[in-house]
Amino acid sequence: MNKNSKQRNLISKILQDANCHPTADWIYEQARKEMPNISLGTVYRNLKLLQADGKVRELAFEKGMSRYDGELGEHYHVRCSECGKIDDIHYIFPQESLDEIQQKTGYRVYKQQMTFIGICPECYHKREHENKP
Amino acid sequence: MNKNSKQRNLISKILQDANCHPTADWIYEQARKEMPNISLGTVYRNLKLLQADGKVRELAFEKGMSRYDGELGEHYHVRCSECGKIDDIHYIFPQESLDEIQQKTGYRVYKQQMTFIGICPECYHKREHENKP
DNA sequence: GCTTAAATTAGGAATGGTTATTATTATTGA
DNA sequence: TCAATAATAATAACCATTCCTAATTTAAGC
Repeated sequence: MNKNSKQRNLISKILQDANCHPTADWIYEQARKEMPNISLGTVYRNLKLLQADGKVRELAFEKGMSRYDGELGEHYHVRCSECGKIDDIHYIFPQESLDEIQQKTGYRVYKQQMTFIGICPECYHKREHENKP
Repeated sequence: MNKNSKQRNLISKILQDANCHPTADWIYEQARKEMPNISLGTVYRNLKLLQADGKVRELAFEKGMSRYDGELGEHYHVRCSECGKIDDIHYIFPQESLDEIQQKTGYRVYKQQMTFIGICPECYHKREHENKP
């Protein structure tokens, strides 16, 4: 049912190559370098399609713009509250804890979203420098 | 610096009494029952102020509308993917795991956001009924 | 390789949650 | 009581995202 399109392939490639967790706008800017006429609506529509196909995950843990993640394996995120950078964490939540939560709440849990907020090493060092007189 | 206001007190009270995790719009509707002339902008502004004072927490784990939480103690959330209901989890993330994450990533983590997505008991039972012929 | 139906696109208008603006009203300290 | 300052209602503006439409691409059947 889905037909091929240069635009979608480009967007997909940009996401795979990005080692950040970009916003739709960032993807749009990158795409324009190769296809100056691509429209922002096309970026959004294709991100939706890729999501439906399970090729992209949308991260909505911030206010404002959504971020998109091309890495599909189960993983969590750390976000720096100073610079906004987002890194991956390949930590696995213990099954016993999940069982405990299911028992306590009665919910059938099938997905977890975990975000840790902190200060990344770069910002931490920058901060230390600034504090010195 | 902050002056008292009937509107802010009302909004604060509504949040304390709510056992859900309401949207700004829901709070606005409740407030209008007592103050028909209150404006939505006032609700948003006061939610911001209460947040700045640490009396309210904003939950942004969904697309669309933000939700607000008057419960300040450290806790996490389960969300039902069928009906959208949000419940609290009073689970404490193990310190060892946090240490591990700090070591792996280099971040100084000071906050965690955890959301579990699943099916609540009510929706689960409803579903079972529907599947029966 | 054509033809044609269906999907996709660019561009722009519309949507919806949130924030900003402004003239007016409420609060509080002197 | 009287200013100084903060808060308000109403409404306009904002901005990320979605929707709409006519034109273009894609791909399947011939």
